[in-house]
This record gives sequence, C-alpha cells and structure tokens, in this order.
Amino acid sequence: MRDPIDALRDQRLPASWFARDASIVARELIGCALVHRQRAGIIVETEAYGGPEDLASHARFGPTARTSVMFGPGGISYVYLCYGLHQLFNVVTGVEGEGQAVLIRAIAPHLGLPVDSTIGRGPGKVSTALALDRRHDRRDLARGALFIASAQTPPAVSTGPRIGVAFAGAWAERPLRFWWRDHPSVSGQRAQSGSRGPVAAARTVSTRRSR
DNA sequence: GCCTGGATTATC
DNA sequence: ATAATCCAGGCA
Repeated sequence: MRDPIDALRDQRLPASWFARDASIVARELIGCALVHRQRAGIIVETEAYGGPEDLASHARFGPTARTSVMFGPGGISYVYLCYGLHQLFNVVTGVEGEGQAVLIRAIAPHLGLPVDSTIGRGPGKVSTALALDRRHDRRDLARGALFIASAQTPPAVSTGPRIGVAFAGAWAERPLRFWWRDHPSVSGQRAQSGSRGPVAAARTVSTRRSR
C-alpha cells in the first residue's frame, strides 16, 4: 500500500495559496494537514495575526531580527520561543512587506501520532507532537519534509477572539481565532469544561472555500 | 547594557 | 492561582 504521507505530499499547498490575507488563510487552514517527516496532524484551530497595525502581532514593532520573516512572502514557517518554554509554529501569509502570519493552535492526531485527544491540543503542544522547534523557523513549506496539505472536506468553522493577547486592547476582541466547530482537539485556552467553551461566544462562519 | 513581560502549560 | 524559563525589544 502507498505511503499515506506521500498521498499528503500530492496535496501540498503552494506558496501562492498562502499569499492571501491572514484571516482568509487562517479560516481555510482548518481541516488541512500539517505534516513533518512521518508525522501529520489535522489542523483544528488557528489564529490570524496581521501586520504592524495589529497590536497583538509580533509585526507591531516592524521587521526585527526575529520577525523579519513575517515581512517576507507567504508560505514560510515562523517558529519562535514563547515564555522561554514553548515553540509556537506559524505560517507567514500575504505578500512581501505585509508582515502577516497564522498561528497553528491545535491539531488532531492523523499519522504517526498516538491517538490521544490531548496530543497537539494547544500551540506549544502542536510543536511537541510534530517534533518542531526553532530549527524549523524560516522553512519554505513549498519544499521539504515540512508542509501543509489541503483539506479533504471543508469542516464547519467557528470564530472568536484570539487567546492570550489581552494586552492588545481593541485588537484582542477581533474574531481572528478560528476552530473546527465542536472538535474535541480544540484548545479552548484552559480545557473545554462545561458549557463555557469557546462555542458559547462563538459564531459559525461560512464554510465556503475556494477550490 | 539592563529591565520587562510575554501568541503557554502543568500543577498547586 | 502560580511557577517555570529565556530572550526580544524598549530604553538609557
């Protein structure tokens, strides 16, 4: 039987797919597969981060040694150390000079991962599950063992405010977080207990997508 | 150079 | 509620 990773490789998204607004890419990434070597997870939660105008984005300081990759063309990885402990995986979006990226906040185990609903739930754990770290910063997702494959079937997607960006004032309230509605692998910040999950404040959005 | 504070997670 | 842990970015 054919290697399922090879099948995903045939669905690899090209740089042009990422050359759109972060909020569009973030929404359409739900249901896609994030692949690293022999491991893959289905993306179930993302957040869009805009350019310098977005006060929650690393791009708010303009291009720096760390964030200059965000100001390059879409389709390149941006991995950074958060709180001195966790590696957060992003994909640059838009075109040269814009400074946008999408954070992958959660994946569901797909290939080469233990079937455990807590694996890959939370942005730090996405990197742990797929063995990603800062060495994977600035990789071209159009080539190599690290890439994203298109979604097989478009899931129902909900939106809400981004998590952990309260410092950004009004920008913290914008609905730039996207997740697979009712999916058990969505992080929901601190577990999804009771009825107070993200669904409460959520709004289901169109599942239309270009093809 | 020094100081502050995180796009988090696990545990108390 | 809070510790862990370190470096980017602002300011002197």
